[in-house]
Amino acid sequence: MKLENALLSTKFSNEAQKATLNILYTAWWLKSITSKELKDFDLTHEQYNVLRILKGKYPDQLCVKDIARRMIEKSSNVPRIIDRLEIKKLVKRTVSESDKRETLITITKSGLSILESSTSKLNALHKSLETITEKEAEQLNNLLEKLRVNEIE
Amino acid sequence: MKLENALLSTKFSNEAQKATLNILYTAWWLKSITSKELKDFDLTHEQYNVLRILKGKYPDQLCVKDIARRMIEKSSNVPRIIDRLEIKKLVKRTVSESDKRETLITITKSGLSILESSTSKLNALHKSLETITEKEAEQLNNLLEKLRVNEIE
DNA sequence: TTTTAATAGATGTATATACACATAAAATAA
DNA sequence: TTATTTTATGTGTATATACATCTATTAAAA
Repeated sequence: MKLENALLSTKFSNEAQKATLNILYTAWWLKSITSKELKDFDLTHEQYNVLRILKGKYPDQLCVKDIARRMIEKSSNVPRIIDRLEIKKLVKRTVSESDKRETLITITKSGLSILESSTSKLNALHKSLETITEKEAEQLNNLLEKLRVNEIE
Repeated sequence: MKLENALLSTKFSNEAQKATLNILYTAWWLKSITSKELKDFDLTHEQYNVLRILKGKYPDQLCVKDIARRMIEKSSNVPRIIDRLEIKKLVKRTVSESDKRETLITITKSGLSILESSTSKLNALHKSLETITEKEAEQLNNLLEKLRVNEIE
C-alpha cells in the first residue's frame, strides 16, 4: 500500500521526509501483524524479543544489561519485561555469584518450547508476506544503514 | 551503524528477516532522536503527530475518527492524546451539530505556534542527518511499499 | 413507529516506553 | 581502610499502545 493511502495525506515536503514516515508506518505495521500471531502464545512483541535474545546464547545466561543491549528498542524496561516472563515461568532469575549486583536470566524448557512454536508461526507469516527479493532486501538494509550513518555510540 | 552492532547479533536467517529488524530498529532510532527535540516543547511524538494532522486541514476541524485514520500508529488512543493537548490548551473540543456523537477538534493559535517552532527544530535536525539522496529516498520508499504490498484494507 | 444494529467517542486494564530516582554492590580514590 | 564514585538493577510516574467495554446517538430493519 502507498503511504498516501495509509496516512490519507499527500503532503510530503520531499522523499526523505516521506521515507521517515514510511519507516515509522512500516514498523507499526510489522509489529501489528506480528503481535496478532504472538497473542495465541500470550506473548507480547517485547517478551518475544527477550526470549529470542536468551535463546541466542542458550545454554549460557545473560544479565539484564546484556539483554537490554540487544533489544531492538533500547529504552525497553527489561526488568519489568522479565517480571512478566518469570510469572509465566518462561525464564528464571538468579543472582550472579561473581558480581552480586547482576541478575542472571535463564530461559526455561517451557520458554524454549513456546519460543520454538511461536517462531515457526512467525516464520510462516513472514514467508507468506515475502514480496521482495533477497537482493532488494539487501538494498533496503543498505539504505536503512546509510540513513543511520550518523548514529552516535 | 550496521544492525549487527546495534543489536550485538550476527545471526539473521536471511536478508529479508534482517530487513524486518532493521526497519523496527530504525523506527525506534528515528522516534528516539525526534522525541529528544520535542521534549523542549513538552510534546510527545504522538501529540506532535495529532497537531500536525490538525494543521494539515486548518482552519477546518477534524473529528476524532478522522484524526485516527491519519495517525502513523493506527492503534493510537486518540481521545486520550487529545486529553493531554486540551489540558495544555493546544486544541479545543466541540460537539458536532450535525452528528452529536462526533467530537470536533480544532487546533488553537497556541497549538499552531508551538507546532511551528517544533517543526522548524525537527526540520533542522532532519537536514543535519540528511545522508541519503532524493533518489535513494525514493528507492527506499518503493521498497517499503513493495514490502507492504499485501497489506489489507 | 418501535426495535435493532451500527457508529463515535470515552473509559478501563494490562503492558510497554521513556525517564527519573532509589538501593545495593563493586570499583576507585583519598 | 574509609570515603567517593560508578555500575546493575529495581521501582515510581506520566504517557502511549492495544484492546475490551460502556454510553449516547444515529441509521436501518421489522
